[in-house]
Amino acid sequence: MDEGMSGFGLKPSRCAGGGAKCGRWNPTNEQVKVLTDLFRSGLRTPSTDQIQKISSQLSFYGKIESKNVFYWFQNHKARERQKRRRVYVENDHLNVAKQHLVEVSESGRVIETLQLFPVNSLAFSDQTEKASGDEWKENASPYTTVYTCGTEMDNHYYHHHRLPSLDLRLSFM
Amino acid sequence: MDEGMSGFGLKPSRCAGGGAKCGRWNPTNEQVKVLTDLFRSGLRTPSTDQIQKISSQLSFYGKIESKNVFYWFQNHKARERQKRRRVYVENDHLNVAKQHLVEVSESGRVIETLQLFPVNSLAFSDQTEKASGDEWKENASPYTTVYTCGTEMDNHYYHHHRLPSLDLRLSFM
DNA sequence: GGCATATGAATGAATG
DNA sequence: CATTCATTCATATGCC
Repeated sequence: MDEGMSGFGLKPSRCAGGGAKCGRWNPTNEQVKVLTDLFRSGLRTPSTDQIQKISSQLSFYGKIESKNVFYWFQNHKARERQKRRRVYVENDHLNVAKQHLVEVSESGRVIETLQLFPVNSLAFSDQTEKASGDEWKENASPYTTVYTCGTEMDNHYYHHHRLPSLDLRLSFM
Repeated sequence: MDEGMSGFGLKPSRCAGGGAKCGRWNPTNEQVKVLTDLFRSGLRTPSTDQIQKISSQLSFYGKIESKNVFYWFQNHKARERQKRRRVYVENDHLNVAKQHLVEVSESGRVIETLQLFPVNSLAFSDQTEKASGDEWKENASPYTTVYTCGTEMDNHYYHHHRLPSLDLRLSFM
């Protein structure tokens, strides 16, 4: 779910690979993949230098600018953190449902007197990870990929591009 | 028609109350009611804490996650705004009376009796955004106007960036 | 059974 | 780094 609709290989992408006019960057699957892998490898806040390089590399797969890379990392990091922050409270309904004797009288206007905020600190362990069908947590499936030129691209379309080695890891060291 | 919906009453919601399996959250009527009331009472963008609490409370009525609450407010606000904007554009200045009707909600803000934030909450009152649509953020950003599809406008994001410290030992690898 | 609408979910792009 | 806005994708549901 994280990678868009990974269920099917293609996202609608009105202008990802096709290169139509669009106001905002629409990353290619390959681009997303590389970025994700970089992120998973531990890269969180790339320097300007790194951003440039990554951007250059990714331009092989489609139109991209440095700022896109920049924003991507910003967003990804922020959202991962945000998720983490929200997920762990999820299974806390234990202590909450307890004091919930608020009746729901469906008589129109009603009783919002229900105390929405129980006051107490919701104690929890941040270990609630693999709860029931929860899904707002991504990650998992750690694997390391070494990028080799055009894994699943039709290189001949871009043969004029002469992309250097795609092993980004080496480039950054 | 907005909040009310055409065929209101009870929504079939095959997995809200019934509790079937579904990929995406389907709010219970009670959940929607509470959320809507919160919204109507002026809450537009709840903080993370508030989101968690609301979510916890709402979990009483059925399965729910924090992100659902988060998205709900995001969407609700966005769509309210979108709708209003649409109205404005639709009839430039023809049916002025009509758009006033639509617009009541914000400044009206009915602080009913509902006492939603007893003690725990920290300053939510300023969350209400600006009441009347005064100035729309037309710009306020020097770069935005200069875009011109240039590939080199990346300046704007590293003004707070320190120089690549030459020794960025990335944690990965 | 498609089409329309409503709405949950996601994410790019900013801004503070 | 967090928070927010805008736009879009995806799907549920209702109507014809």
